[in-house]
Amino acid sequence: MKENKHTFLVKELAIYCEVTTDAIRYYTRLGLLKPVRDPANKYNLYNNEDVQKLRFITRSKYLGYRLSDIAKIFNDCEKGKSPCPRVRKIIEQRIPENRKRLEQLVQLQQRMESAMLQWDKLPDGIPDGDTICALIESFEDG
Amino acid sequence: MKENKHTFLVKELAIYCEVTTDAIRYYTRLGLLKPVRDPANKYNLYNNEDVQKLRFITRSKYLGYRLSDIAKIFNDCEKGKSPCPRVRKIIEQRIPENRKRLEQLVQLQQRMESAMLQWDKLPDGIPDGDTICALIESFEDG
DNA sequence: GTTTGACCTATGTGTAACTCATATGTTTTA
DNA sequence: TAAAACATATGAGTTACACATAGGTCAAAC
Repeated sequence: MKENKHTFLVKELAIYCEVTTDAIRYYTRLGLLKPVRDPANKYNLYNNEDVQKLRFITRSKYLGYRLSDIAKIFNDCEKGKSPCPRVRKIIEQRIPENRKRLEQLVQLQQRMESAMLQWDKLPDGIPDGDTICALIESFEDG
Repeated sequence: MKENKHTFLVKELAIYCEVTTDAIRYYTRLGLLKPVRDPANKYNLYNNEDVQKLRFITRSKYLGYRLSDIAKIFNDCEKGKSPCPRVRKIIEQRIPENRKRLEQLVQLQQRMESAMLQWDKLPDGIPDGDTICALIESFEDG
């Protein structure tokens, strides 16, 4: 239980947490961070709780969670509910999704590299009525 | 030089080229396909040239080209200029980009799998003032 | 005291490639 | 002739910001 009541302006928070001010403003727009408004000048004042949340956001993104996931996690907490079951469920479905995406990218990479090799021996073509790009249209994989 | 003047309605073209009608309409909006309008009913009439272009789009995307790249390629052709130098240049820069993205995803995958393993032994936490999600906040990689 | 510069605000646009929904018009078929 | 299946244009939703705009605020230098 820290009783530290330090407040931060956007840029201070940005520097402190190594996040851009744009990102912080975006999270604030989404309702992930809830700064208090200084009545005098309408500036957003972030506190230690926001620091904790912002760090949480950074860590979560590092583990593949989306901002919409994080919103739900924060929501659970506000209701005093454990977010952990949700957190487990999301990662369990994100892992195979990511694996699939990964495999697609690996194959794309292979196709691109294979194309580059094939095209090294080919001259540039001039467009006629039948061909748009001789390189792309000649590509064969397998 | 094919003198085939067959025309297709959107859905016919979609079935013929195995692309969704939505995608065809999207490409048409972008100006990649240029159907003729039937003056009677304002329907779009696609011809063999559109079939060729649509197939070209599909092949190009398969090789990692973006629609904006393809637009430029078509533009080259309309000016009678060879798109090949551009095509080579794009793939040369796309390959390292993709490799980088790939490496990031591999690392994300490792983090996610490592987290899953660590979390298997941990119980769910109830949110207190200090912790948002015990799982995410306990994660350590390395 | 004011001007300058650095800060703050809200809001809108652009990114990629569609998918989906809406509202509406057309053609075919039962 | 009315329904089904087709067509159209257009706008929103997806992701996570970066960037630009227009304008208000504040500290310090002049």
